[in-house]
Amino acid sequence: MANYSSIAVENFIKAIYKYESRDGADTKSGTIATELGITHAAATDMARKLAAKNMVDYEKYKELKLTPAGKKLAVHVVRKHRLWETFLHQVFGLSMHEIHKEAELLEHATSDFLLDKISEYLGNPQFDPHGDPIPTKEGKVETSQASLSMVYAELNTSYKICRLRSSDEEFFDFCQANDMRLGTALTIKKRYPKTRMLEAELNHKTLLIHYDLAQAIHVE
Amino acid sequence: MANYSSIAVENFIKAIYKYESRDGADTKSGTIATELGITHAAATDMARKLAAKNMVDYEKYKELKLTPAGKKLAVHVVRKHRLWETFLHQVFGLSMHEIHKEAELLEHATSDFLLDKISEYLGNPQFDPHGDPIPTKEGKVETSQASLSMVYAELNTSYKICRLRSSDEEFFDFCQANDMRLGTALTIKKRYPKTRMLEAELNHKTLLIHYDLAQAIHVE
DNA sequence: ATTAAAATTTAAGTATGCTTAAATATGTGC
DNA sequence: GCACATATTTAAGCATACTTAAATTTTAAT
Ligand SMILES: [Mn+2]
Ligand SMILES: [Mn+2]
Ligand SMILES: [Mn+2]
Ligand SMILES: [Mn+2]
Repeated sequence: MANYSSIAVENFIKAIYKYESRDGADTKSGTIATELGITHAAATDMARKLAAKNMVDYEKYKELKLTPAGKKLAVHVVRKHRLWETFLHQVFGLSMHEIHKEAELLEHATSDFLLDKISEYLGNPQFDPHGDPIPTKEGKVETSQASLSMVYAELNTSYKICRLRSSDEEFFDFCQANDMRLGTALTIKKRYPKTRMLEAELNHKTLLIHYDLAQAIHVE
Repeated sequence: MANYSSIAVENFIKAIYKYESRDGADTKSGTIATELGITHAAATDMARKLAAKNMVDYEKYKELKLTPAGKKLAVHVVRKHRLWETFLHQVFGLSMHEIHKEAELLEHATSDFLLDKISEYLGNPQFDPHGDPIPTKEGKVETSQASLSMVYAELNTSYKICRLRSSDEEFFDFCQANDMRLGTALTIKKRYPKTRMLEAELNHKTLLIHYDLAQAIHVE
């Protein structure tokens, strides 16, 4: 009972981790509830249970914070998730929008033993197909990457795409149609804040991209 | 709610299927309980729930029987199980005793979409590494195989090993040490019923094999 | 500083999948 | 056919992970 975590717990901890390691960093129970598609009441409930298990620091009405034990679990599940995404993409040729959903299930059904085999088979990759770092077996996560969403990038500066953070089919349709991949060079030419659009130049073309979509495109 | 089955339900249905398709064919609730490592009370409980869902025919004190819907689910989960075993063995080189435990988890975390990819990748194999038939996508299972446990094989008749039905490490150690694989020829020379041993000749050697171990070795 | 809106927690209840203990039915030996 | 051992079911209860509805706190607007 001490060592095993349920699927619900793994997903909950992972959701906190996701929002903790973000610019906005909003880890209120409501955010987590929305992320997981459960009610606020259920999220509060789980937060208290995980606080009792020393996985989460919880004070009423405050943001949820992972304890070292919680963070360790989160990173471990993220490692499983990203290794599966890499595997599904490389070995079965699943497309970028398909891998996330499958990895979301497989991450909870993978022993540490099997995880090692997957990692070895892939040559211990450091990044998943989205460009996100794969935590090491020891739990280290590449944080040096000074990536930022292209929404916040400087004008008239040459960048390269380093992450495509989405699991939406339409998003990747758009990327493919415009030859936007990891490594593709681009420059932001102009911003239209009212309509929330950016004018970007890439592959000798000019594109108008809405902030909502640009959000998922990280550059460095 | 109609279409999704929990892990507990999938394992329960699969356990009934396993014992239904056996010589002894004992599918009393106690047998299933022991197979799954739960109490008899829990098994009875589940049997009644599944009867309400039309997956199992259940009459008090009688054997559990799968309905067509139950059998369909069982075969589908078995397909997932055996494809994963095949995949783990062929792609990651997991040994015979390791594949079962991993497949037992992965079978519940695999979409039909992913299952197709796995099957395709392997060239739609018909048998898993144990020699058990892999049900087709349409739910057909190769039943023609006139295999029987070597315990019941005739004396002085040449057979070939067609199944090695175990997930025990020692069992496969023994098999490997004596070059017993799928396809290996053997002849039963003598039976010692009191000590429950068989004398078998294979690979120009004579072996004394206990019934308990021989049970898992099927020949044809 | 009030007050209304929004977010969060509490309370009560449900479904699932288990447990232990007691009651009941089945089956075997004689 | 009876009695006892064995198997199965019933009953009561528990943990997990949710729900809806009501109460409470925070926050943001005026
Ligand atoms: Mn993902
Ligand atoms: Mn998940
Ligand atoms: Mn198996
Ligand atoms: Mn299983």
